[in-house]
Amino acid sequence: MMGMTAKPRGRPRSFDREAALQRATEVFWQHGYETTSIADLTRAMGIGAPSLYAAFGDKRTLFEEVVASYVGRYGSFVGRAMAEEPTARDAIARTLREAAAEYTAPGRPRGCLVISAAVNYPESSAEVADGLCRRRAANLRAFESRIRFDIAAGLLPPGTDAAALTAFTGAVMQGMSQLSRDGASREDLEAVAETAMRAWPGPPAGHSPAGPRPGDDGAGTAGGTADGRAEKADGKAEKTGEGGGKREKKT
Amino acid sequence: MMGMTAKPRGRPRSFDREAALQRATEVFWQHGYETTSIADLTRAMGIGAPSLYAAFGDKRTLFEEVVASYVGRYGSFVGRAMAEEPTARDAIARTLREAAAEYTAPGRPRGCLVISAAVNYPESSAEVADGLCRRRAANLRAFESRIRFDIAAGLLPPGTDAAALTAFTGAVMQGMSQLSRDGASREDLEAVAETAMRAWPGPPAGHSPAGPRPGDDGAGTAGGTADGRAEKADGKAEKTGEGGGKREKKT
DNA sequence: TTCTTTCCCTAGCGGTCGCTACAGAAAGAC
DNA sequence: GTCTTTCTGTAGCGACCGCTAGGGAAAGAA
Repeated sequence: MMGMTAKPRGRPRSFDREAALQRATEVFWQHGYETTSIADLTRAMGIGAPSLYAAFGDKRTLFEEVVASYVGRYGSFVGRAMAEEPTARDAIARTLREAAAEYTAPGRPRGCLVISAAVNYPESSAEVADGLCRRRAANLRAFESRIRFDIAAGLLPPGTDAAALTAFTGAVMQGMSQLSRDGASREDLEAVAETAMRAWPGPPAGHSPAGPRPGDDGAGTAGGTADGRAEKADGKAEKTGEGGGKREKKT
Repeated sequence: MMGMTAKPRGRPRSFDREAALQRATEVFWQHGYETTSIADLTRAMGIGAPSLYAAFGDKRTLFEEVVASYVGRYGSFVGRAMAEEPTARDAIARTLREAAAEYTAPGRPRGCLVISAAVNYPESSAEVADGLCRRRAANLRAFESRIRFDIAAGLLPPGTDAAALTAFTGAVMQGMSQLSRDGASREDLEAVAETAMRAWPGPPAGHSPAGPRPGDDGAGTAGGTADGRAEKADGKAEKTGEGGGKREKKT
């Protein structure tokens, strides 16, 4: 990769492209793709519309860059849990536990952008919604292959229904994202995660605790972070005025 | 005023108001509130915009009537399960099992309108989203009071965390709705429901199976001897072989 | 300086949004 | 028939949508 940044010739950009992308991420995260207007974006990013189009292309291209940035910055915890934990059970337990914190982190919109940014959309935005749907499906595939690996390795009972466990995990994660948007607290979501793990099958009788770990079979990488950026946004995203939308919990 | 419909004076309406409301329900169900336009509605309802405004008021009023109609028509299974099942566990197991069928019923939009119709919205539609959020919260409150009743009645262990079980149930239901929108089949969702019930606590040791039921003041609903206990969620649900209506699953 | 390149801002394009004024059409009441 | 009432279709309101032309401003290169 010889992509050294050549010295720009003309007038340099007068705003921080990365910061503007971060602001755009928050707006899309909060309101979704279709229900965010260019005016909303330019207001949040502090730039004019022509600057936005020159720097990021059209609305859809900007959204795709936002999603890629989001996945690397806020979604990497899933891939890390999958890579670092010794068993599928440990990996998913940690994923759910950390999701409880991520989905309710103060100073950011609630929930998961990949889950919630295109639930409602007109026909004209079907392709955008489809892209997010594929990312969710890739996550589920990563879960499932991890579970199947543990079944084959004897870490889970042979009769374990990998597809059912995968769908269940996906439902719990998406449900946690939605609950957080409705105002559920971090403790609420941690209770959901803990309760969900009670549905997990125990290890088969007479298992040997040390087993091989699933490495890289080229299958879908969890969390979409193919590049494996280890940066994690821990809870202090510098106070962007509002943060999440609803924060009071409906009684 | 004994509710006799007074004979209308002028020119009668030339379309079926109930059928038009049903069409509007499907459009809002599919695309959500903000991302459905008046033109989408008039096209689906087969009427002109002035007829729509004369019969239903503005867009928001129409949506509220749509939600009320939807809840009565498609959301009643939750209340029925809560009222007819002898225990909270049975009620929620049945709710989840029936949700698997409702959320994937052929010929209708997937998932639940109350859950998904206002996930994405601009500030201007915050009140509409808030209304749906309150309905979801009311559902959770009904779940929780039902669970607390069973704890008090000795049908659940005294240490049962009612709030955790409620949040977990809500997360699973919302997650099932989302998964169905992503193309999950009825069987997928039934597996989710069955797996979720494995997280449910068993009855306390040495319980007495006969107990009063909540919301059952004198009006004995059918056959309520508390014989059905813990095996509701174990048996495979009946495979109603609905053949068609296949929706392609994103891969 | 002068030229070239690139950025930023003003203004506005065509299109769609939710919504409605207006006039004709269709019914009951007389 | 004529009058009154109400519905229906056309046509269009002001506002906003995503997006962009065009001119001046600000940088490096000559």
